[in-house]
Amino acid sequence: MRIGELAARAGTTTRTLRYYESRGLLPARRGDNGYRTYDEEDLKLLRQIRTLQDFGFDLEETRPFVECLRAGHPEGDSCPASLVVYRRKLAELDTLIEQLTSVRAQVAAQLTRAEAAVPGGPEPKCELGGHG
Amino acid sequence: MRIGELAARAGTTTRTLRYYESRGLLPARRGDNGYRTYDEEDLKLLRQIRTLQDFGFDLEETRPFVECLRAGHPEGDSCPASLVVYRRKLAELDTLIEQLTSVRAQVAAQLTRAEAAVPGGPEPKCELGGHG
DNA sequence: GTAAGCCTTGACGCGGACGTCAAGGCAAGA
DNA sequence: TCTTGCCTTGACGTCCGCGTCAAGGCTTAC
Repeated sequence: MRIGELAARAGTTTRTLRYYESRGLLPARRGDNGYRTYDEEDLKLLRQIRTLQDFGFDLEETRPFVECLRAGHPEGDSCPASLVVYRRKLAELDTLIEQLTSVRAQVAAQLTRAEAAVPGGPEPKCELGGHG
Repeated sequence: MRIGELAARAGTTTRTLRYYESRGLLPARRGDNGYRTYDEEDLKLLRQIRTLQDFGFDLEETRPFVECLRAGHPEGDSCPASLVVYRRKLAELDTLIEQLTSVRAQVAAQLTRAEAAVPGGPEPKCELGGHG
């Protein structure tokens, strides 16, 4: 399998694959013509990376998962190092969600306060017969 | 008041103030020597910007608030345009918090699943006598 | 042979809010 | 006068995950 096919099968681009290779995350063998060559195993690694990226993991944070798979384990998170990343990410998410929730509350309070003072601002939101 | 003093009083840097000016957000008068000159009103504008920035507002999103103050209103959110930004930001925050919460749940599920399979992974979290 | 469609490397662009020099002007105290 | 410390503009660097050319080589079909 060449780079274009792998990219298509993983729903990404060739540019992305070359970038991963430049980071040492997904190295490729080369054919006689210099073309990159991949196999089904690489597709599995790539899908692991993409899944974590979609979760908002930094590229570096996916490395333990990739190495875990490459070491022969059935899943990318079958290794302690991957679990460490999971736990750290959970903590980060908790902190972030907490902060955002706090900000949301403050902004909501400001909006409520300001709406009461601006003419035409407070859009009438009836408590009766509403759909929200 | 010159740029250094204003920056210090607002807890920011001169670089930041020059950046705001380059964006047309906080223009400055100039003295005979070419130095930027600010007054108490500018400090108020700057504090409004900083507060919103701390909330995660983009710089452009602070513009209506600044213009509102500059128009003579008592608060930056005393104008309809500011309220529009508030509401949009609230919607963004809700979406973001929702997404992050979803991701958090998925990561937590993965962690739980993986911990059950990795030797040394599942740190014993007793249900009895805990403090969590 | 030639056009199309893959592939290669190299390198600059992007977005956002600044940080960090660099080279020089101005002001005030000793 | 000299030093110190403020100020000026200009311009490149940072972070991250790529996007987007550019210039050229390989392969395949016709």
